[in-house]
Amino acid sequence: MKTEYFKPIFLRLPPEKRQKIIDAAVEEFSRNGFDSANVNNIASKSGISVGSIYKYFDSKEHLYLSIVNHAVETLSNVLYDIIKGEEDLETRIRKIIRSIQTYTRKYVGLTKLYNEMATENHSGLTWKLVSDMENVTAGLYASMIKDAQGAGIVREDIDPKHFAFFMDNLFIMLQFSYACEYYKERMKLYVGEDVFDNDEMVEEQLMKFIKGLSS
Amino acid sequence: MKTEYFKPIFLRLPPEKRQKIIDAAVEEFSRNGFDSANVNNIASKSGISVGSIYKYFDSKEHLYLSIVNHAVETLSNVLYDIIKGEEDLETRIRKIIRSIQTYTRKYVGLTKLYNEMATENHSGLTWKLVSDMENVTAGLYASMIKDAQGAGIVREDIDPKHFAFFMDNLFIMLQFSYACEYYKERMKLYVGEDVFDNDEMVEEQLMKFIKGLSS
Amino acid sequence: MKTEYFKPIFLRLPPEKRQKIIDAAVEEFSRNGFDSANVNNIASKSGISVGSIYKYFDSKEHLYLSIVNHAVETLSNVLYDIIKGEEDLETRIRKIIRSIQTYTRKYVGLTKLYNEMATENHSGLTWKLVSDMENVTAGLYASMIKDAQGAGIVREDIDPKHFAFFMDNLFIMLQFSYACEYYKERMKLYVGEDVFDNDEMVEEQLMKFIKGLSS
Amino acid sequence: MKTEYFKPIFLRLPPEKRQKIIDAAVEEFSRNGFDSANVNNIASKSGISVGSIYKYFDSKEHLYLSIVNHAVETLSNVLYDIIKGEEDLETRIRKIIRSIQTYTRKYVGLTKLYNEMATENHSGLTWKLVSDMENVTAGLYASMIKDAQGAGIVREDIDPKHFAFFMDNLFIMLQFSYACEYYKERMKLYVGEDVFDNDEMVEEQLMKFIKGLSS
DNA sequence: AATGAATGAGCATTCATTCAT
DNA sequence: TATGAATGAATGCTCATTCAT
Repeated sequence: MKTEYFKPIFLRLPPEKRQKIIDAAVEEFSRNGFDSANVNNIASKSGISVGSIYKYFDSKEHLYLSIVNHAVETLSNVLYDIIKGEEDLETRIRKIIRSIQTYTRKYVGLTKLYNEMATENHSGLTWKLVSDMENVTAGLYASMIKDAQGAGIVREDIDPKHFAFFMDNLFIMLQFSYACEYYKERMKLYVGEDVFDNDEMVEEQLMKFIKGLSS
Repeated sequence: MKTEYFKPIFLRLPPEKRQKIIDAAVEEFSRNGFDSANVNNIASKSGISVGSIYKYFDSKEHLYLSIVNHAVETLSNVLYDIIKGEEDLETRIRKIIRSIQTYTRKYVGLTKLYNEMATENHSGLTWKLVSDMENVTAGLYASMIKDAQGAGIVREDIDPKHFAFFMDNLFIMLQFSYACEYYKERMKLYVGEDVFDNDEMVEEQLMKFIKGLSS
Repeated sequence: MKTEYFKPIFLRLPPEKRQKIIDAAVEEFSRNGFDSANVNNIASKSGISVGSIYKYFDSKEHLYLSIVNHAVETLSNVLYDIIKGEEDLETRIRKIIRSIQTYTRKYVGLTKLYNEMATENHSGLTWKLVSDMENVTAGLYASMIKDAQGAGIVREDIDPKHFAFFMDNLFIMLQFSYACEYYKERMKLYVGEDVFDNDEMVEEQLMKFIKGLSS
Repeated sequence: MKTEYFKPIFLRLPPEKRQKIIDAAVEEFSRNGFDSANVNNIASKSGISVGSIYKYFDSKEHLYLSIVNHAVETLSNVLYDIIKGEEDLETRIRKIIRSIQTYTRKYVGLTKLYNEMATENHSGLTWKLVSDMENVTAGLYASMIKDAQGAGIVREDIDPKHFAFFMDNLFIMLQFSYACEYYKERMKLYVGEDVFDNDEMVEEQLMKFIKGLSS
C-alpha cells in the first residue's frame, strides 16, 4: 500500500550517512526547488558519490519524493502528538501554535520543502504522498471541534469540517511565515519587525482570532 | 523607486502584442515554474522571436519578474477596489471572499504564479516587487478593523495588525485552494468533493469563522 | 510514406555544412558503432556545436538513422544504375562486381555502416529503413534471372528468388571484404595477401563461381 | 602462441559455474553488443558477484574476447567434424548446410556474436582470435575442392582458394540469415515468409547454386 | 527593429572498475 | 576467494542567451 521511493539498500545504510544525505537533499531542494536542485551537489554535500545516490534512489524525482515524504512525516508526527491529546480545545490549539513556533524553526528546510512541494510542478505525485497525512489531520481536527461543539465551547451552527479547514489554513500560513523568506517578510510587514521575538504575542493574538471577534 | 523589469521598448509595443507575450509567459511560468519554463516556448506561443523577447527583457528572470508584477497588480487591484469601499466590515469581507471565488477562477495562472513566486527560489527579488502592494493591503485591512473596533463590532483587545494578518492568511489560502492543484485536493479532502460547486456555503462558513466561535 | 529522420531545417543548410556533418557522423558511427559513437565528437568534427546537431536531429538515434539512410541510398543508387541496364546477365553481374570494387573503396565508411547496422542492436528500426531498397534489389535480381532462364542461359530448375538471394549474399560479403577490417583479413587469408591488387582476378573467379562449377 | 583472455583461476572453477558465466555473457553480448552489454548484469545473471567476474577476467574486453573465442570454437568444431569427413564434395556441402540450419538455431546467441564481432569496433583483437580457425577452415575447404577437381567433379579452371572463399561467404550469410534479425527479415523478403519452415528447399537450392547454373 | 540559427555550459544518469570486508 | 557497495569519468541532451542578417 505505502509506496516507498527509496531502494531497500538505503535503509541498510548507517544512520548518520542516511541523515547526511537527507540533510543535503532537504537543503538543496528547499533552496532551489526540484528543477534547479543539482543531484551532483547533493552528492558532494553528503560526502558520497553520485553513483551512490543512484544506488539508493532510482532518479532525482524519487530522491525528491523520499525527501518530501520524510519532511511530511516529521512535521505531521509533531502535530499528531499534540492533536491526539485529551486536553480541551483551547489548550490543544495553543499547544499547536507553540509547536509550530518551535519546530518550524528547528526544521526550516522541511517547511520550505512543504511550500515548494505544494507548488504546481509535481503536485500530482506529491499529493498522493501527502494525502494520507492530511487526511488524518483533517479528521482529527474535525472531531476535536465536534467535541468542542458538544461541550458548548464552539457555536453549533458552524460546520466542523470547514472550521478545521480554515484553522489548518492559519497553521500552514503560520509555518510558512516562520520558515520561508517571502512569508517572513510579509509577516514583519503586517505585524511589525519584531514579531519573531514575540512568540507569546502571536500565540495570544492567533488564539483570540480563532476564538472569535465578538465577546 | 518602483523598479521595472522590462525595457522601455516593451511599452511601445502594440497592446495586443504585449498581451500575447504576457499571456504566453503567465501560461508557461505558472504551468512549469521559473526553472522549467522555457523562454523559446514563450516566444513561439507569443508568435514572436526569441530575439525580440530579449529586446524587451534583459533576461529570463526579468521577464519572470515583469510577469509576476503584472499578476500582483491585477490581483491586488481587484482587492483594492473592494477594501477601499465604505461598507461595514462584514459586507466588505463577504465581498472579498466572493471576489476571490470569481477572480481566482478567472486568473488561475496569475494565482498559481503568486504561489510559485512565494517559493524560496527568487523570493529576494519578488518580495521587493510585491511588498508595496502587500503594504497597502496590510494598512487598509488594519484601518478597516480599527474602524470596526471603534464601532464596537470587533472586540477591543485584539490587535488590528494581527487580525489583518490572520485574515489575509485565510484569503491567501483560499486563493490557492481555488487555483493550485495541491491545495484544491486538500480543500476537497477537508470539506468534501463538491466544495467547488458551493461558493455560498464557503462564504458563509468562512464568514462565521472570522466572526468567531462563541456566540 | 517515406519517414525522414532529420528535421526540415537540416535540408536548408548549406550543402557543404550538411556534408561535413554526414561525413563526421559516418566516420564516428562506422568506427565505433551506435553506442560508442559520441555525439559531441561528431559535432566538433563537423565544426558545429552539439546544440546545432540537436536542432537538425531529434536524438542520437535519429541522427544515426538519417546517416544509415543516406548510406543505403548512396550504395543502392550505384547498384540500381547497373541492374536496370539492358545487357545480358553475365555483363551485368560483371558490372556489379566491378562497381562493388570501385565504390566500396570510395565509400568505405558507408559500407562499414551497413555492416554495423545489420547487427542486432537496432535492427528493428533499420530494417524498416532498408527494406524498401532491398525489396527493389531483390525484385530486380529475380526478374533479371528469370529473363536469363527464358533465354536458356540459366538452368530452368533453379528458383530465381533463391538464386537472387545467394547472389546478393555473395555481393554483400564482397562489399564487407573490401571495407571491413575483419572481412579484409579473412579474404586475404582465403585467397592471398595480394587480393586487393587483383580486382580482375576476383571478378573472373566470382563470375566463374556464379556461372557454375561443372562444364 | 594462443592467447587466452581469461585468468587461470577461471579454469579452476566448477564447470557449471563457468558455464553459467558463459551463458549469461553470450546472452548479454549477443543481445546488446559489446558497448551496451553490462558487466553487472552478466554477473547477476550468472549468480555471482561483479568482483568475481573481475577475478576471472581482467576487463570487460577480455571477458568479451573469451566469450567470442568460446563461440568460435563451438561453431567451428561443428563445421570441422563435417569437413574432415571422407565423403564426396556434394555430400559434404549438404552436410554443412544442414548443420548450419541445425546448429545456428541451437546457438543463436553465438552466431549473433560472430556477426557482432566482425563489426569494426574490436576487429583488431577479434581477428587475432579467430584467424587460426578461419585458417584451418580455409585450408580444409580448399583441399576438399582440389580433390574434387582431381576427381573431375569441379572444373579445372577455377581457383580452389577463391572457390572456398565464395562458398564460405555463402555459408556465413546463411548463418546470419538464420540467427540475426536483420538478415532473417532480408531472407524472408528475398525468398518468402515461409523460408524458415523449408530447410530442404533451401538446402536444395543452395546446392544447385553452388553446383552451377548451366547444365 | 526583428529574426531565428548557433552556441556551449550545465546536469541527470550510467557503468566499468576497485577495494574494504 | 568472494562479495557488492562505492566511485566518478563520461555522455546525451537542454535551453538561456547572442548576433549576423
